[in-house]
Amino acid sequence: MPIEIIPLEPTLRSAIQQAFLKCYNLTLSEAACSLQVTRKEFEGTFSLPVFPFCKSCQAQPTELAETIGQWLQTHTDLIARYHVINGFLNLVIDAAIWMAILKSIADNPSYGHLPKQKRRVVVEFSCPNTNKPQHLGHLRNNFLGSSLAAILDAAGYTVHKVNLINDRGIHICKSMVAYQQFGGDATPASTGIKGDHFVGNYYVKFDQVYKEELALLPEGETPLILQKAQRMLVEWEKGDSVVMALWQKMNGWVYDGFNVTYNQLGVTFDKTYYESEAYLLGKSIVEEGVHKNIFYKRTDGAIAVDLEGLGEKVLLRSDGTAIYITQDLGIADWRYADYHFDQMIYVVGNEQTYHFKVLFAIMSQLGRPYATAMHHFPYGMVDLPDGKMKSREGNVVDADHLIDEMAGTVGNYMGHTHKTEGLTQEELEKLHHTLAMGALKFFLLRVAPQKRMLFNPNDSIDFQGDTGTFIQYTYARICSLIRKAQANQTLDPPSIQLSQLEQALIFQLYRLPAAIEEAAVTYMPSVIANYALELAKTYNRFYASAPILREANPSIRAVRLLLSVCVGRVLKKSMALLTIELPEKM
RNA sequence: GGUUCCGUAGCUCAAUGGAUAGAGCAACUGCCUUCUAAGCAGUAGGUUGAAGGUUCGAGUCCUUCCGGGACCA
Repeated sequence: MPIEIIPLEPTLRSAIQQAFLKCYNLTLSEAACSLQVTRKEFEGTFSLPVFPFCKSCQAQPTELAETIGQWLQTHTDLIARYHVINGFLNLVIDAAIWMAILKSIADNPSYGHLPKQKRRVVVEFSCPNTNKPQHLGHLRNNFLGSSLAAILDAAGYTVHKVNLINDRGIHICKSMVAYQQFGGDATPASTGIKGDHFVGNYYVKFDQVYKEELALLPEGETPLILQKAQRMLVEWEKGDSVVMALWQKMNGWVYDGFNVTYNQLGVTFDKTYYESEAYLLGKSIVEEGVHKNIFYKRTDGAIAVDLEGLGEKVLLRSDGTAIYITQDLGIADWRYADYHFDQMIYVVGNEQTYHFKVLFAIMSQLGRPYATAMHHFPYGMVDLPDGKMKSREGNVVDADHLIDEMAGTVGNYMGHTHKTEGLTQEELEKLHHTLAMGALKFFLLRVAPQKRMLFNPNDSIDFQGDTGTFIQYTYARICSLIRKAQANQTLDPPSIQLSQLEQALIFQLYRLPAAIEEAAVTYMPSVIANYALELAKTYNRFYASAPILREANPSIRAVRLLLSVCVGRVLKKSMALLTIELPEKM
């Protein structure tokens, strides 16, 4: 049974409430005594700004802080000292407490996993189209989704990761038409091109031809190649055998390509849905809406819904074919039947905010009980210096290419060091990949999700400074220490006088559950990224300034080693929440 | 036109309404005979887009405007 970790904030808060009651006869709500982390230029761990209480206590800030500080020091054993500066009461936690916290963290193998809650969450992400390979923007989505799922899991929820493949629709028909027209009998195997790239090339080809034809046509006329695609969509929905065969063949190529990429990314799903399997269900929900008089048929034959404030929204084209939202209606019902979720999170770019408002409004009008459980988690685009990435125009940062390029950069760097001697070629390649993915994932995850990101292909992603590599490096150094430590080195050291830096490190270890909690409620993996970065920075400062294995005093040596072990474990845990692997050597 | 997100150092980003707004990159100085220098220590870099307002206290909340993106028309 692991030792209970002392809950510092709640204990302090109730002590402060008591202090105000005893000293000023003032009853404070728990929320009112909000503790903050002391700025690092002052001594202390937690600070209480006393300004808000001055009026009710009829006291000057300094006098008030002094009184409360005095009371806390004499009536609790958490506080060693206190300082009153500029109306802030800075509380210094007793060093013995830190020692106890370190031991309880070391003793708790599942540290960083919050208590299990009865809450079932479905996270939908990735959701690629089967007409093009994935680019940097898709990577942000994949990583945000995977990371969010890991964070919610650590926060105690039951999490299901699902993918939804956009495998049908007019855009898919476009690459099919282009292949029919220009592909001959070329295949990914015959050309040596990865399947998703192979199909993506025909999507680009379609757009070229479309634009050429459009330029030659009078205003308002539809290019022949687009007419073909539109006809093909109708034939597809009828189940035409030639069209279906082509569709299955081309999608198969794309899935082969996707699997390679997902493997590289380390992205997995509990279930994959296909829009082709849901659009009929979607259409039946449209019928249901018409029956209930929530939807109506327009004069042009399209089915639409009038959503107050959101305008009119078409749900089924006049030719009867399904559109994006038709499928989403079906998928929503299907998924609820599968999981009976308490919360459904759609990880989709912020360009679709309106789409999801519409979807949720419709589900609510249809009286679905889970409508209020659905949430859109919008994130910003990854833009290039000259604007948005557009697959059909070919100006994208291709995911596969970027990963290869980064692994190559790592490989070149490695050529100049000798730290990885003894690794086999296979292990070395795995290490290059781990480092490349670490840098890439961290680069995309450390930024607040709602922010749009700019990526300049000319500036490569860094491996130095505030990067995933920095954290991986810190971890590798800790592993090296542990390898070199004497086998008889105890990990149950006696209590010693801890330095400022050691106390600060323990405090940061102690903050892990709070960071997970915050990341989980705000849906922000960046909270974890920044937490891990700060921890690694503090540790590196400690590592540079204090001898660990070289320390002569065995008690101090043991404490420092234990501290290193704990930092390593917490770094590993935090990075796992970002789906980043840490190598033991680099 | 409407809705919405964003605007912080040259660049990329931090900062639960709290103290002198912090990091990294790039630039410049130091530190490898010692636990991994992908590191550490330091110098320099700011009217937080602008103006009002709320507050003991605003980068953060409210209003208006400016700039950028996205979406709906």
